[in-house]
Amino acid sequence: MRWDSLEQEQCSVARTVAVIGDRWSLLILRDCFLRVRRFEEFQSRLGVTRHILADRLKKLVRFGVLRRAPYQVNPTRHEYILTQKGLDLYPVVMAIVHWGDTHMVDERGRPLLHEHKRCGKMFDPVLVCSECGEPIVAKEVHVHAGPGAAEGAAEGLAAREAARAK
Amino acid sequence: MRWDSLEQEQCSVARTVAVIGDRWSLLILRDCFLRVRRFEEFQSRLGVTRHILADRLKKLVRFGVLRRAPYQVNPTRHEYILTQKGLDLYPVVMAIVHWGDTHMVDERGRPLLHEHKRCGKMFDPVLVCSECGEPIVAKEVHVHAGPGAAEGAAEGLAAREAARAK
DNA sequence: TTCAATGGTTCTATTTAGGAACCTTTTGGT
DNA sequence: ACCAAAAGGTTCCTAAATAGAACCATTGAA
Repeated sequence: MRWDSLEQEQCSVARTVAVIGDRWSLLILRDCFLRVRRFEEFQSRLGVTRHILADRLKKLVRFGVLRRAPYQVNPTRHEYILTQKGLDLYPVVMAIVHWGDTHMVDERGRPLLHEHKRCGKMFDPVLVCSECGEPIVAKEVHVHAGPGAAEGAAEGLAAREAARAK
Repeated sequence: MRWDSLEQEQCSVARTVAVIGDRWSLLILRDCFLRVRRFEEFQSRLGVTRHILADRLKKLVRFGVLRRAPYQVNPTRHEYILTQKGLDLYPVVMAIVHWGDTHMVDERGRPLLHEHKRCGKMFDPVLVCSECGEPIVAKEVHVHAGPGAAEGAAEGLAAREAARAK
């Protein structure tokens, strides 16, 4: 499967993976949320080759996750800044951080702590239901075909649910 | 950077990316949460080559995200089932789905809807603070070095914060 | 005049992925 | 007894992506 066919899939995961589903894009985004903005700083922090960094930054700009803004002229220099679409990836990044903190840390413990300025406390991110506010676990979620579902998708889901139930 | 050096980084994002940071692993996980369990079914749904699928399933088992359980003998056949560590990736997958639903859908709308069995309503996932329960946005979070921080990491953060403030 | 800083691009060698064929075990049909 | 099919891979060869290093352009400072 080509990368460019990924973004044409009907699945929201596949389309998001087309944007952030490679090794470097997610690490670049992590750094963006840590206020990194310039080519050289990404490059030295990440250890990625300049070639690939240039390519990924272009891709993130093309998808509207970052915008390239000049911060000086003579010579013109740009920095890469999160758009609102990019800022909206924060839950994804935080969910990844939290899973890593929970399941992948070594004996020294987590590398970063997060303070919620609003309440002043160190926190963990929790995913809750927009309707009832309770934390969401996989087993309490039921999937339905939506308006953009592919033909046959609903049937496939139903068949698998039935098979599992019997 | 090799994949195997990624999982040795001190950053939780980098370590998580070592597990799920490629095109296929995330799509395999999506299917796991849709109750897909068998090699052939992953293969036909994803369109991934059998070679790569075998490799990714092995990797996910090695990291403890999936376990390989026999479901018949003569001949022995296995299926791949999410462990608790794997189930804990649900917030990551849901955050990705939600971002895709918000920013990457075409005119037909989102492909799947999610019902929270507990409250019976269709919902969106929301990331909230574990301490005060308010939704988390990037600008209201302040980062501190944790016990597992690399030498110099705190200084780097402080320098960037200072540069941004002036 | 030459150097350094920033932000890239270009080159080749390696690694990874894609595509197709093949293998193994066992059941089921003829 | 023989052949095909199903499930779950493995092996092979080719194509694409990545790493690593060198190079280029613009400008200001020494």
